[in-house]
Amino acid sequence: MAAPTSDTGAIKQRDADRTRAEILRVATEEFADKGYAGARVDEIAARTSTTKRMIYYYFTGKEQLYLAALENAYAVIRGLESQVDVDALEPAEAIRRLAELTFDHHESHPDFLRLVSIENIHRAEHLTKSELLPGLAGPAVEVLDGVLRRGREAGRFREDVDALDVHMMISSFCVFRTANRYTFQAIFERDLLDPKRREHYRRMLGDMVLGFLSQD
Amino acid sequence: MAAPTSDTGAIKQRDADRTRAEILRVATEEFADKGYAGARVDEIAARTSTTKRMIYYYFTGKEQLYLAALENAYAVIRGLESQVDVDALEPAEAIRRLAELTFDHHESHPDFLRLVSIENIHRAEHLTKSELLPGLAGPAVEVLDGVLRRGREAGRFREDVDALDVHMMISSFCVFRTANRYTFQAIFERDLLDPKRREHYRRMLGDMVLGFLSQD
DNA sequence: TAAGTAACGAACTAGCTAGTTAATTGTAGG
DNA sequence: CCTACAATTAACTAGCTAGTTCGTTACTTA
Repeated sequence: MAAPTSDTGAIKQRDADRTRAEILRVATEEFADKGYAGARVDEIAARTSTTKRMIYYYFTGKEQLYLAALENAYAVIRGLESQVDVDALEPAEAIRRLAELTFDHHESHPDFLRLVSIENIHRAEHLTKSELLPGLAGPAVEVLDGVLRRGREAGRFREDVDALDVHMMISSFCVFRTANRYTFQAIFERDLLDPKRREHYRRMLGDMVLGFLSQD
Repeated sequence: MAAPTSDTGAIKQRDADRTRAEILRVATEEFADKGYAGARVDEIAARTSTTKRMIYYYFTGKEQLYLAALENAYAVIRGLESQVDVDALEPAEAIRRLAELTFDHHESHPDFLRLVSIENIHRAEHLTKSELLPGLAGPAVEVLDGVLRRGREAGRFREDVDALDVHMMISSFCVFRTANRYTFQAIFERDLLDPKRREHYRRMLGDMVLGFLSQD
């Protein structure tokens, strides 16, 4: 059952999981870097300790490999998101916490964001085929929904928006900051990811969402 | 001087400007649709009433053609933006007007947004080479800057943000809504561009920016 | 220990793709 | 009219790229 992962030293061991994982890791980088059409299967193979044949052995084709990389990236993010507990916080603080969590995630996972951008260029045609898509909406929205309800019941949040609206608002800010950083910097000569400005934008995001929610 | 644009009917006339413009139009669609690497010079040529050789005749190469399309798209948007006059409005109303203008522009120019996304995937390497880049920051920021100053002087806007911050905030929302529409819809089953929700989001954007600015 | 199977590697191929060559035609100025 | 040049066309090519073929090597199990 258990794969013989432990290596005996210099001798090349066989390890399916390891090979598969390595291909996936390199593929994620390559696709995130060059886009689907720009990525080269040969290049992915070259940056791997294995060969191109293995890519087809484990993933059957470029498109399936791309989808696997995309799904894997979503799985990683989702894994992080599911470890949230904001029930102890009062609504406003909970919202700020959730926003900052998104802020941090996006900043520390640029490859994920790049893959999402790329997938949007393709009008989500691959993601739509994914089998893990249904579970993707995930906890983020449910948690947010609970907090919003509490806030509304306490008479502190406006009534005319739902969890998806707020999620969209938070994502917008975080996604733009990292995904559109390059053209923004080229045009306005400001690096949105400059560490010196990080706290400024993090607070700005929270203020923005709460300023909006507590209106009316 | 004047090109013989008027056509005599069925006979094929020569017209450099027209040919160039047609290539650029089709190229913009193709690049926006498939990305830089995914776009095919042969395909662009095929969808034109001219031939591939003409693409090289007028644009010298795929990369220069892409840059021309990108620059042209920016020029169009900038042309629209420069026709703004919000000096007559009070600060809050002016901000809302500017936000709605961006909202409308982005919604009605999806190709532009797609090109921007694509250019960000490429880390703005082409845009950086562009000669019209310096003039691109343009009026949008200056106008915004004036409004913010007026608002601050009237004691109605917070002091700790500048025009670029607010511009970023507005762009975030508008860009996300159109550029990330596909993955958002795939995951959450909500079409951010559904006409039924248009007014909701348009008002939401204004409320968000003003709610933020009038805090503190 | 023999046989079967999973994991691996190198070389190959058919089709595509950006870019080119070279010849042709319309048009303006003399 | 006719000459020079701008605009246009069709066919070609060198190099690339996803996907394959076929054979080899380690590991498992009966």
